[in-house]
Amino acid sequence: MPELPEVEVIRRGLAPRVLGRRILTVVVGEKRLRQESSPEELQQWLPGRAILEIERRGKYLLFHLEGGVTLLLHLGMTGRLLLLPAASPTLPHVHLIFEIEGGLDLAFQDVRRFGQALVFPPGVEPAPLAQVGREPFSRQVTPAWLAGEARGRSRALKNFLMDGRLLAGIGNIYASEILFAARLHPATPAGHLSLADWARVLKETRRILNAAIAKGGTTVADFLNSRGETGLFQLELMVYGLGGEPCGKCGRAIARISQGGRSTFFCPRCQKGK
DNA sequence: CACCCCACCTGCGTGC
DNA sequence: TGCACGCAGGTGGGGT
Repeated sequence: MPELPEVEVIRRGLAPRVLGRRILTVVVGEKRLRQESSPEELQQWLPGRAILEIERRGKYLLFHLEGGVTLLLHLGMTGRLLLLPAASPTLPHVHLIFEIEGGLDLAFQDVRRFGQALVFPPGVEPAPLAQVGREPFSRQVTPAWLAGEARGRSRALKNFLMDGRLLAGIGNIYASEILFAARLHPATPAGHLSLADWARVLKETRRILNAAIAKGGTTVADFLNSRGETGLFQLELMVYGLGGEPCGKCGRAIARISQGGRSTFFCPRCQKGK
């Protein structure tokens, strides 16, 4: 499900409704997420602490709690964070419920259980963050930095863009969309791009991520925001999921290939390189 | 290192 | 109707 825009939409939806409120209790479900702190750790560190800040790093959400405790959540492919009235009817595939002061339940629902829910005591840096690269909107990210990271790399541009250890938050949908907008073939070796190419990639990355956030994210199957609403950016997709359809710019059939075990969509006429 | 593939899960659509 | 197969917004471990 969620790439950077979807996670940011969730963060923005959640923050005004939970900041300053305490987590009262944690209800732990039967099945565990792929990475989940033990029930004992969750019970030890969360109840009674107010939520001071919700931060996004790449596709991770960090709940900074009173006393320096951090709750890290990752939604994997199908994760949702739904803010519901307390004691709402039980939904399927809800693996964690954080009861929030003021009559709210924050439910972590995740059909495939690829998500993560980890607590970190005061002073302990959340381990997954060590692998998270730079934020696409950071001033640390420039065309020259991208070109430097790509120098000598043979891997396909699309796989390079999706490497969260370099640039954080770009997943399978937005990688295809960004490369269509930048008019670059997804199979181009990353090291072959010019500085001007990287400038275009960066500009389109920021434009598309911002537009997707403004539209409430992309719902192709599962994504819902914290109020249970779908996004709207799927209406603006130019290539993702549109294999065989005519390109919106030139009319040629959009192609679908497999890269790194994931589907890539692109226009064979509009996107050059390779 | 850089790169590739597969595992981790469940559900849904398609084709026989 | 039933079943087998392929595919799905991500990450990370292991192999080459």
